[in-house]
Amino acid sequence: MHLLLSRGPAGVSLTELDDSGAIVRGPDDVVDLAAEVAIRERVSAGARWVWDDTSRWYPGLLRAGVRVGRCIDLRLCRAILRNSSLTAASALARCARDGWDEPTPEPRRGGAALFEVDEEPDDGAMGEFVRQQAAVAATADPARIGLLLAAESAGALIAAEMRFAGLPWRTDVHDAMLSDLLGPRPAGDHRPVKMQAVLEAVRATLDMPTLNPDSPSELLGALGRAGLQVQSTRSWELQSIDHPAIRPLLEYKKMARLLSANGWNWLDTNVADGRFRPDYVPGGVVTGRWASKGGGGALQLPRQVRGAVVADPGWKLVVADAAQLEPRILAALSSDRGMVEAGSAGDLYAGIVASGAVDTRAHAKVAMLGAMYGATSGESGRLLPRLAKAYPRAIAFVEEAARAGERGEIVTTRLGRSSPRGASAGYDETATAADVTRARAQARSWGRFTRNFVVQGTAAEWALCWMAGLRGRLLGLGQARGDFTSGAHLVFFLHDEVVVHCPDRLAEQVEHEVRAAAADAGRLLFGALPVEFPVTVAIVQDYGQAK
DNA sequence: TATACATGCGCC
DNA sequence: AAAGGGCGCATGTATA
Repeated sequence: MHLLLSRGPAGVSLTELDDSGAIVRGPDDVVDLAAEVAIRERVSAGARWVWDDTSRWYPGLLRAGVRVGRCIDLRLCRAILRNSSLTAASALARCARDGWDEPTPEPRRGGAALFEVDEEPDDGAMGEFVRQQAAVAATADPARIGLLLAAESAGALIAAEMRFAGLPWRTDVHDAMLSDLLGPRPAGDHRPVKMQAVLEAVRATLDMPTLNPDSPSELLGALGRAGLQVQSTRSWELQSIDHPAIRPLLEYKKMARLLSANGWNWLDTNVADGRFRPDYVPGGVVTGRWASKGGGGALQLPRQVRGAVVADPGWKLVVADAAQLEPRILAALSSDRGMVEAGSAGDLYAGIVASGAVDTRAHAKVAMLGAMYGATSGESGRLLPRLAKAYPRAIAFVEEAARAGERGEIVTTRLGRSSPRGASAGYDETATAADVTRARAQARSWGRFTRNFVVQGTAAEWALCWMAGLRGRLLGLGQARGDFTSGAHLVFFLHDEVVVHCPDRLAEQVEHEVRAAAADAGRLLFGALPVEFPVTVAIVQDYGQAK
């Protein structure tokens, strides 16, 4: 059953549809949205809400204490169906771009709006839902892209719920870490004392009392005058230099990064009431990964500050990481039995070493990363032929994805998300040698993108299925729906890692559900193929204790 | 003064 | 050791 919510000039209306998409009832005006949704969630078990944009409907429902089980996010689904090779012949994919192709409008600030953004684009949610259902139904295997649409939509629910619940954050712990490393919080925009001391050491060593190390060009000049031949001021390049200024300089850079990215200003801006509430953007990356905006860089949370993520008293954090997700995804995508086998004992990289393909775990790792990213030189590039010999199907799979990109073709993930079409840099008989070189370099660059797209994108699909399944399992652990204060719930997501906040007594159960959901996700994507997705789980008091 | 771009670095 | 995929943000610098 589908329950379609629509917002028009006259207010909110609800239409009930059966599984074929036929209207069973409505549209009916909705007076009290939260109450209506809450009732339907109780009465119509398993119903799927259909709405234009989860980020516009769901936060309000959550604030009213209402959670929903399942939904279809028409805007996110449009983006997938518009581009997918599986639906390329559909009316939806061929229609002119319209409001459904636009990103979520920025929320209106207070006062009169210049234009109305609360209404749905164009011909309404019903029209779009029908178009989407037709596009899915016309594919050879509707369940495949159907799963992707469901998972993407579940992700939107989860993103809203994680923002609502928030990641538990101890401001006092964070402040103590900063004070310890940098010195106490200074007044105004002065540098903290420990940081200032390190800076003075740099200045003294270089004999430049007014050096501003935050200016790359100034720093580059200063290092040059000190006789240091460097192309840039990047830390990794400086590391290899033997000079008394380097150690304090690297130390300063580390401190400056912490201060500017996750210092007191970050705390003031992003943590309130003991919670960090990131602004996730499901589907925000072309590959299907999530992005984040504002909200303090949720997907770049440095390990350095994770100790400030502390479970509430009587609660635990269950931190779960899908081990070597992308290589395992590649093994499954390519049905490379050898690579699947290498991962079956636990550590995929150790398995590769055991097969004799390479001699150390570090080599296995760098070679695999190179294969998935398209490395051509360096250690990674040198090891690639050995990997190709041991795992021909896996390597052929990414090579073919790369060649397709170089030819200007699109590639598609396991469930049906397709890459954008690259800008083809063609050349004709008037092209100079430099033009040809440039065009080929651009083609190879796009090939590296499509090579990685199939792996990263399918890994993102696996992660969505994992998280969606876990969410359902956590909802079944017995807490009252809509209550984030008594039951296990997701609080953080980072591509292949999730954090669940739960009462002490539920932690072991949560660990079990996390692993079970991972196994489910593997079966959903790859069916009977015996590929395993082991999960590393840590039950901890603070996030810093994990890994 | 506002905006756009480059650099550097954090995450996967 | 620093090549190869995807991001976001703070800061400095250049340009309008």
